[in-house]
Amino acid sequence: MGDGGSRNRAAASYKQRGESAPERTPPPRQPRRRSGERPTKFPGEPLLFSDQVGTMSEVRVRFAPSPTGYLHIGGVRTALFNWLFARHEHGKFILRIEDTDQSRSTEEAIHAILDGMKWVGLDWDEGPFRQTERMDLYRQHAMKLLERQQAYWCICSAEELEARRKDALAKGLAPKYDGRCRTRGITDPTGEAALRFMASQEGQTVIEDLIKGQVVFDNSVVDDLIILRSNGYPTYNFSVVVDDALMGITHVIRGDDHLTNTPRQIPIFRALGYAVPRFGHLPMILGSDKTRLSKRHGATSILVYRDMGYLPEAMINYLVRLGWSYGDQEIFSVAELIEKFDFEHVQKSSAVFNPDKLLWVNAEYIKHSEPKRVATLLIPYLAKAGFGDERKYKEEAIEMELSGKPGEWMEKLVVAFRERSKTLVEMAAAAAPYVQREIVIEEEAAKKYLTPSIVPALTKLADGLASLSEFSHAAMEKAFKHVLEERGLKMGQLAQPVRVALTGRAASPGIFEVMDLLGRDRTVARLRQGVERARAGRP
RNA sequence: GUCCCCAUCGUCUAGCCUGGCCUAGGACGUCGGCCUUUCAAGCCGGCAACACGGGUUCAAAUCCCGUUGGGGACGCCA
Repeated sequence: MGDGGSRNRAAASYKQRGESAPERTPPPRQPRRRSGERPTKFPGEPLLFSDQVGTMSEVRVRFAPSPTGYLHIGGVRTALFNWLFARHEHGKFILRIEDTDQSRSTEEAIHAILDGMKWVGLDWDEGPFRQTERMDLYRQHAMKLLERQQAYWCICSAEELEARRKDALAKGLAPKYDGRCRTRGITDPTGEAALRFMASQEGQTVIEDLIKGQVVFDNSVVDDLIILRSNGYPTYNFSVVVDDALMGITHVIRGDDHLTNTPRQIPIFRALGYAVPRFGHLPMILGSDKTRLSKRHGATSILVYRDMGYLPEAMINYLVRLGWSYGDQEIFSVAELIEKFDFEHVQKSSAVFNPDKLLWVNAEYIKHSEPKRVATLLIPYLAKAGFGDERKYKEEAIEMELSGKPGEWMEKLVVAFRERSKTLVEMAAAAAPYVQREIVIEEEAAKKYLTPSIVPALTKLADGLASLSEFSHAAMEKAFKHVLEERGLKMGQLAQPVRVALTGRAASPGIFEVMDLLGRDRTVARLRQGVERARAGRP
């Protein structure tokens, strides 16, 4: 395992921080800032240490997606761990959109990110900030470095650079910038020029990572990276540092694909005179073939999971267990997660995304959540399945339930199906015979169960149910038993034909539950229709 | 190629720091059974892992070294 000990040292020192005085007397919580509010102003000059921003030792973390695509599983998990940590520490969770890549960022992606975050319930305290609105800040800081001779102009063209890189790679050499503009002393470039950070080649950069433990890099592996493109836009490694510093970020929690960026960023924090935050690098999520998660595994937009009928809380629960654990516990409420989350139990190795387990977690939530909650969530799926707005298919009473707030009937529906639905989409499909006025009887089922021999029993049952003084569970059961005895049938012999007549299907919730959901009128009517069908059927 | 990270059932993981309680625990999936008005759900049980090789030690999944394997980074992407 190589470095287990040092990881634990890091964890231990983190723990001490966590248990220090401010933890016991958390600063009063500021009212949550809603998205869309004006960004908080951060001092640009003079340069301050990040500890001076906000309450001393308040935890400040951020999620910083780039709007070049949708928000996927991996992004949500990174956001989640940041959010959980912030909430656990009574700190702040900041949302920042890293849109400095003009050519690839889209408005649409920003909206998708925001919608995704809202759907899973990860609310942010500050932001969303957009880096393109903070250009002056990056340029000011870049110029500061230029003045201090910690940055220099580079006139190598992108094409030249690319060619040299390929060449080096082909020769088996490290493809790093050779620093040829470093000593050119260009003070006032006339043509296209990029600004490079002058990175020391001496010594080492040591990271005490919250998750990985101590990681050491020789500074000689880091080259002079470009901080300002020739178009004047900052590059990622520069804008993150400026923003993390100005926003007072205390803990940078991100995917471990950023681990090797850390030794590039730390010297920039130092050159700028800012405190270096703590880092925590989360293991990646892989697809079933153990390669990086991509479209074919599940790196589709998180909102696709909503459309597939997953509950946001199930999503959160599944994702948090991908890399974090609390003994043998599998199911956690969000409140519990906030209470229990820590970095000591975050796995160091990558995890494979397992759709089967996600489905199981979702089923658990469907089974154990308040029926009212599930019913509320279910309504849009019923609507999407076509039961929401086609008046002719619905009974009046049910229409009320479907139109807005779910009532008793919807809750009963949920209770009837929560143990047989793994997603809300499944539940909506299963609910069809109960919300429709007319049902379609499956051919197979009719052939097997609606035969002439069952006609007398079915007729008797319909009559019996029709004459009941009250349509209670006990009463209908009594009527049912009566027919059973009279006709000398076993439960299954009558229940199946009844089930098919009532729902059109050979599988359903308990037969009395079905009758209860349908109500007396529809139950009797469908039984009579079933009788007709059975009469015409083959023995 | 160079640098960095990682390594317990098919998958997610507990255990590792503080070696013995591990004949390695739980969960998903899978297989078998029970229950049963169908379908589910539930319950019971089975299969299934410490990557390999060296050390250290009375004792190693746990500590050390190496090997192998996997992943990541090396952009005027983020």
